[in-house]
Amino acid sequence: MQHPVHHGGESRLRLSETDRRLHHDLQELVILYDLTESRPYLPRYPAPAAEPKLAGMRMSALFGHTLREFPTEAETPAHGLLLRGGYIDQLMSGVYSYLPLGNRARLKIERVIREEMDNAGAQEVFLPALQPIELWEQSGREAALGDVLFHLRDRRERGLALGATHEEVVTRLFQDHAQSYRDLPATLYQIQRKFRDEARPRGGLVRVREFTMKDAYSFDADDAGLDRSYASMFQAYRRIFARCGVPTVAVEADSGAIGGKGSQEFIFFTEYGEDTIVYCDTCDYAANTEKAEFVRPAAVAGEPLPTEEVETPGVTTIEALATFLGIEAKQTAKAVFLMATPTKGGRGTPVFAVVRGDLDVNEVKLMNALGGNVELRPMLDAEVEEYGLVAGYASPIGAPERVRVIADISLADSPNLVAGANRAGWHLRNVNFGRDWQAPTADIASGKAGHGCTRCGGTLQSSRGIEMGHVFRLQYVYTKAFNVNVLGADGGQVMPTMGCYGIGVERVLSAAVEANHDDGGICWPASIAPYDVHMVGIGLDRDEAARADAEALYGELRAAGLDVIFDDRDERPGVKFNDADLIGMPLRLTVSSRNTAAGVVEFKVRATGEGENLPRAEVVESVVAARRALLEALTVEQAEQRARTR
RNA sequence: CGGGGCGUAGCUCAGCCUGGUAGAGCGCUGCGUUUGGGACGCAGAGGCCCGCGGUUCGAGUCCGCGCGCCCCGACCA
Repeated sequence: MQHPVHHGGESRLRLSETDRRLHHDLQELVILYDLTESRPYLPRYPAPAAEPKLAGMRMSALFGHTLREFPTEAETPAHGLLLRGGYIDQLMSGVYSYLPLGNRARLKIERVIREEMDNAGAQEVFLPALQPIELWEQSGREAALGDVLFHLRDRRERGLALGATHEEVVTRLFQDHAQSYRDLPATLYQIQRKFRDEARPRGGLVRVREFTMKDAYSFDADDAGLDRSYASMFQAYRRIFARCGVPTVAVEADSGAIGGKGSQEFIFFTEYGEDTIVYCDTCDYAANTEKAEFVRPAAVAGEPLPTEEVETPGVTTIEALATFLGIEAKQTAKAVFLMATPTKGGRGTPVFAVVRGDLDVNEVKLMNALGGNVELRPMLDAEVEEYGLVAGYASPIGAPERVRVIADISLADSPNLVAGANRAGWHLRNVNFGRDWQAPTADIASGKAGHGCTRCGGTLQSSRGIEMGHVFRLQYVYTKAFNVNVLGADGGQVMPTMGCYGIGVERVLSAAVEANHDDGGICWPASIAPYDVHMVGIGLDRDEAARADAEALYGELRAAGLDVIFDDRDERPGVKFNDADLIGMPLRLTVSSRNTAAGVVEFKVRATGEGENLPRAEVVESVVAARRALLEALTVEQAEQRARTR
C-alpha cells in the first residue's frame, strides 16, 4: 500500500490495483473528491488489507417479490416503483417497513452521508430517541410543536417524548462534555429515527411519521466560526445530494419551529412537492414562498379621492367584487380573519390581516410579523360575530378595538382601494391607507410567479418541490435556553453559537427514484443502488457450462468488491429482464448458453440502455470501470445543472 | 381539525342497488410442456368479506356506532 502522494499540480491518493479492488469504498471518494487536504478520518498509517466483502444476493433467496401491477395506494411514480419493486411496505399511515432491497438503498445513502460528514470534520454520535419531556418544556418547544410531538409516559408516569429532532438533547450533551473554548468548534452528527405525529402524512415517503434523519449540530465560539461551520455543512450537502443523484437547489427558507435566524433548504423540484418555491428567471435568487421577498406589482396610481359607499349585494369575494365593479383585483383590499394563539398556551388574539386584493396572506410571514411563538388558525364563524366583523364585507376602517389589525406593505402605496364597509351588502370606494385607517405594516404576503425579484428586477417563477435538507444558523436559541457556557481564553464565560443541519434519508431515497426512473422501472444512481450489478442467468439449469460460467463470474465480481445480485431463479427470460429493469441496478450482465458458447457476457447500462457483448476475460475489469464512470458523473456541477433545467 | 372516497384472497378488483351462505385476473404451490423481454395445460393452497351491535328465518349485501386507509382542504369572508 502506498501513501498519498502529490504529483504535478494534480494531487490524488494513489493505491495499488489490489488496494483499489479491496477498498472500493475509499476509492469512490478518491475518484470524486480531492482528499489531499488533511481530513480527520484518514488514517495516519497504512491500513491493513481488508478481506474482500463478497456482498451478493441470489434472487431465489431474496426476501420480497416484485408486483406486476401498480399498487393503487401509490401516489407518485417513485412511491409506486418502490412498492412494486418490493422495496418498501406500508405498516400504517405514514409508517413504512424497508425490505432488504429498500434497506440496502437506505444504508448506501447513509454511507454517502457519513463519508461527507466525516470528511467535513463532523463527529458521529448516537442520541436517544426516548427523551424526558422536561427537556422540551425547558426549550419551549413542547408547546411549539404541539400535537406533532409524540408524548408517552413511563411506568412511573413520568412524561416522555419520542424525539422529533435533537437540538435539546445535543445541547445538553454538549453542556455536559464541553468545558472550555478549546472544545470549540465542534460539529456532532447522528443518523437517527425521528418521530413526528404529522397532521396528514402524504406522498408515500415524503411526509411520514417515523423516518431517518441525519442531523448535525455545530458549536462555535463566535459568528465567524458559525459561518465557517455553516459553509462547511452547506458544501457537504451539495456533494451529498449530487452523489445520491438527486438534483437540488438551495433556497432561502423560514426557520419555522426550529428557531434561529438564517436558513436554507435544499429543494428537489417535483410536481409532487408540498412546498412552493419562487425563483428569479434572471439572477440566482430562490426562496421558499413562506420566506420569499418580492416586488409587488405596481398599484393603479391616482390622487386620493373622497371615500364613498357602494352597494354590492351578494358580492363577498375579491374576484366577484372586481368583476362587479369592473376593476382589477389590485384595486381592492382583502381582509383575512385569524386567531393567533400563543404556542405556550393562553388566550388567543383576534388578528385582522389586510393585503391588497391581488396578493395572498402568507401565514408564516404573518406569524413572524406578530412576533413569532403564535399559532394561527382561521377564525370560527362564532368568533367573527363575537368580534363584530362582517364576513365578506369587513373593513379595516373602524375595525373593533379588540382586533389586532396588521397591513401588508402593499397597502401603503396603493391609493383608492375598494374595501368592505363593515355592513353586509356594502363596500367602500377610495379607501386610502394612512388617511382613512392606520395599522402596523409588514411583509405578510406570499410571493408568486410573475412578481418582481428584489435583487435584480427579474421576474419570479414558481415551482413545487420537496425539502431534502435544511441548514440553519440557530445562533443562541438553545445555548441560551439551556444556559450553556464554556470557559473562554480570557477566563470569562463564552456562550457557544449553534448551527443545525438535517437531511431526510428516506426523502432522498424517494427523490433519487423519482429523478432516476423510466417506464420500465428504477434506474438507481450507482452510488446508492442496493447492488452494483444485476447478473441475469438465462437457461442455466439446462446448460452446465453456462451455469458454471455464471457461478464463476458471480464470485469474481464479488471478489472485485462489487455488490452483486444474481437472478438464479427458474423463470423465463422476459420475467427476469423485466424484474431487472424494475428494481433498477445500474449495470446488468447476462450469462446464457449462447453467450457462454461465444465466450462473451452481455453488458448493459440500465439508465441509457447502452451495452455490448464483452469478452469473458474482460468482464470484471469493464464493469469496475463502468461503475467508476457512473460514479464520476455524479458531480455537483451536473446535479445543479440538472436541478436548474429540470 | 373540516369535507369526500374506500375497506372482500399476497396484489388489482367484481359481487352490495334488488339479502339466500364467496368470485375473476395476476401472484403463490405441485406436475408436465416451454425457454432471450412478464408462456401454456392440468391439479391445488389461500378469505372470522375491517370490527361491534341491530334488522331478518337468513347479512359480504340493509341500518347504526366504531376503527383503518387514501385524497382534497385547513388562508383570501
